[in-house]
Amino acid sequence: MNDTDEQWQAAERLALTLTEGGLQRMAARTLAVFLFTDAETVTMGEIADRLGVSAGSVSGSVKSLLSVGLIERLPAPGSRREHYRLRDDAWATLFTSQNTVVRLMLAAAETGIDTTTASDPAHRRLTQMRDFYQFMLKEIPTLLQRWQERQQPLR
Amino acid sequence: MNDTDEQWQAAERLALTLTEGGLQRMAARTLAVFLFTDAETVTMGEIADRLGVSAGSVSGSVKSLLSVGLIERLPAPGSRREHYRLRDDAWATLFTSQNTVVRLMLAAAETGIDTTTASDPAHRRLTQMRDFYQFMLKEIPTLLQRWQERQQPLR
DNA sequence: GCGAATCTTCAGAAGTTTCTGAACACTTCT
DNA sequence: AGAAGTGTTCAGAAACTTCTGAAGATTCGC
Repeated sequence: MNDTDEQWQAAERLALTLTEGGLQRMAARTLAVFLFTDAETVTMGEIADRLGVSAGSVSGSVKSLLSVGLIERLPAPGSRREHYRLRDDAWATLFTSQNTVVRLMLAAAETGIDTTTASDPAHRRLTQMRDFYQFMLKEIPTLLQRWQERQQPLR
Repeated sequence: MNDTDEQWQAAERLALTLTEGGLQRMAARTLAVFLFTDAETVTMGEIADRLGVSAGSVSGSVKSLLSVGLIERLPAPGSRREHYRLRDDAWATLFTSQNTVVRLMLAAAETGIDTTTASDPAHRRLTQMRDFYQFMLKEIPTLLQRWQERQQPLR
């Protein structure tokens, strides 16, 4: 990996930002490697070297990135090492994972509404909350669909 | 505050969900009090009683909720205690705070692009990332605006 | 089937975040 | 101006999260 200092810094800074976005620290650094590598695919060993961390850490973060669908394991080309790469729809996937939170918020609001009577001010507040997240839950898939459509012609 | 066990549980569960969404634990529990209280406004003392935590904790979380615009301090009606309440646009505000992360991601991608040449695979990946977040940054305000418009006639 | 390379798991160390409690500061009332 | 009620700050305690390193499991080539 022939990256410059500048590139390494940019990668680490991007990793910090990803952390803000909800990823764990190690998973974020690993994802940054996937983004910045000049190879098409990466192995766990390369990630560990690049970040200077233990194989155990890499194993854990690769597993979590796989489970949320940000990276994919490639059909092994006869090598002993597994090869991985960033998925094309990684960013949409990352964004969509917030959908889960929206869904939970909606459910929480509905539960709350059930515990209150219509005259309780809490009832009004919770209804407002529910309406908002209901709206979002409906709109976010539409938004992502528009993104996909916009991407299609460019491929 | 005459809430039932059921209500208390719903509030605590909602607080946990808010934590998933990025709020700190104590701030999330405090926000849940604002949602579930049967009063129009709340004081710090009431929050501390309700949650069974120290005044110091409440002071900190109220401060942070104020700073992100989820609650507001009311013009004190001659009382010694300050009164606070949930803002009407709290949910839109909470959602918008993710905008900040989007903006940071966009900036990180752009920095990365600057450190790569067009032939580097990293260049392609970073460009894809940039395009996605650029799209989102443009669309989210539109989305929230549509929400506001939908709310208008209902008031 | 054996040995070497790679990957996984997990207990404990290290680091980080969060909460408390006590001291201090401010406000209001008398 | 003093007293009582509130709010703020901060050092340290407690709780939680994350990383490592070593042992075990798996896979591949011979």
